[in-house]
Amino acid sequence: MPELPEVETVRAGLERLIVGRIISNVSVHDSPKSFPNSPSDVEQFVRNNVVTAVRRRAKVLLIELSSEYTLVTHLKMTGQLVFIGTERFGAGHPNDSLIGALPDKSTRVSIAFAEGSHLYFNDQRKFGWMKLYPNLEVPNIDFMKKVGPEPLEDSFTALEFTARIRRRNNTTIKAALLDQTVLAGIGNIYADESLWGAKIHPASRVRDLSDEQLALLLAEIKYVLKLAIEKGGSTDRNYVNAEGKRGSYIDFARVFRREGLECPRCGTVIEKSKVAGRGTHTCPVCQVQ
DNA sequence: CACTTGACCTGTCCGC
DNA sequence: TGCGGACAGGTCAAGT
Repeated sequence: MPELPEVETVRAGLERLIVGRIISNVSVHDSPKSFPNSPSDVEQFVRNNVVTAVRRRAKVLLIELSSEYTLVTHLKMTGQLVFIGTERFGAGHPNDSLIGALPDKSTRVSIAFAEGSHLYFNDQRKFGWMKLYPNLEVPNIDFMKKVGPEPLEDSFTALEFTARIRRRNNTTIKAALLDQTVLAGIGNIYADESLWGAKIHPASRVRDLSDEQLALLLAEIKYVLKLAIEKGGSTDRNYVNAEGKRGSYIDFARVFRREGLECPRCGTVIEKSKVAGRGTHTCPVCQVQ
């Protein structure tokens, strides 16, 4: 569920909330994929270090430390990174928060800061992870080597998009968009939303789409991702930002999770099906295969 | 090699 | 009310 806009929203929040803070302690609870590092590495390269920057690449968050090591985090489906300050009611507003008092039973990693605040990595389904890498090793992580370009970079043009997506000419356009080696950051929500915007059926074969259709699709991808970042991402079930608050893009969604409701463009009832193994939302009139 | 499917997990919802 | 099963969907390994 956290896709590019959600991870970017968390990144921006963490940049504001934790850069400059000193980590005093790290504890890991029932998160087998997190911290395969030796305890002495955590002691030496995390404890008593300052957070120097919070970056994002694709759906991966990079929390950089003064030790020249990075806490690399993937939220996968149900991961959250929530900062709780020292003020008494710092957990979030009751109307827009999904979380209660932290830590709770989904908390996998607790990071304590020197002045008493905390960062909690929560992950109900335990698919996510947080690992420590030397800065120089981060580009060598398998995922980082394979992942495609950032779609919101101005330098990412329709020409490059078309060339990359045609490497998957024999599959469906939805499978191609979800392939992180083609381009970074699209997941199920924004695949459906941008395909609706471009009036392309998700089950269309890439080879059957014209360059013009693909150029329009890239424009819709950029539009949808930017709008979603503005709205603080989509809270479908679990996602919250670094302050424990929901995103509001889902209120602006045109097809995602709107099966049975009317298409905002033509009024036809939106359908739900399965494409590329994922729940897929389409307008049967606007999006002809 | 290109592509698809299943596994990893837990909580929620639906039908009986 | 309880219970089994389907479903949620990011990524990688395994299978076709």
